[in-house]
Amino acid sequence: MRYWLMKSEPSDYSIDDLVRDGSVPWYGVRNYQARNFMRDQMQVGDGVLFYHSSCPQPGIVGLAKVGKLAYPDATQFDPQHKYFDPKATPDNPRWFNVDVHIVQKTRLMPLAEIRDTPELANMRILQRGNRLSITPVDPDEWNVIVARLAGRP
DNA sequence: GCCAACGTTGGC
DNA sequence: GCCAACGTTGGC
Repeated sequence: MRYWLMKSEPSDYSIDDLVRDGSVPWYGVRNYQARNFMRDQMQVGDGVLFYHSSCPQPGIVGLAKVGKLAYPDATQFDPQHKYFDPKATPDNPRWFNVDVHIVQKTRLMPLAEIRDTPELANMRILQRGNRLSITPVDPDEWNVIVARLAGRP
């Protein structure tokens, strides 16, 4: 059982979209490190912090979980799609995604609050130049965040 | 819109 | 394999 933080721009896909859909294929990841986390390490049931990025109020906005092991990202094969990859074939797919299932929408935990919480000082999300859209989260960090989101500061 | 940081590409 | 150029990310 592992824990992850997954970023999404709310203008593309928000926590409210996930509440509406219940589950979503996490397609469109085109970074090898992030792909490898999904393909090689994610297990069904892993905990996910849903994070809004590139928006007026960046931060954690919900809890989710991995609902399905990684499988080939369908958008890489679709020439009409913005995530089309001409070098990928169904026999030799390059990009993979898991399915993400909603657990619950939470209050916003802003980036500033994460930064101001000493136990969270080592999170990847706070490090300079961090651009990875999927990062591992330590169990201790997960517990601190879940406790704060549950109103137990 | 700015800009720092980082990943990818492609010529050599 | 090197590395400059370019594109993208993402907070501010």
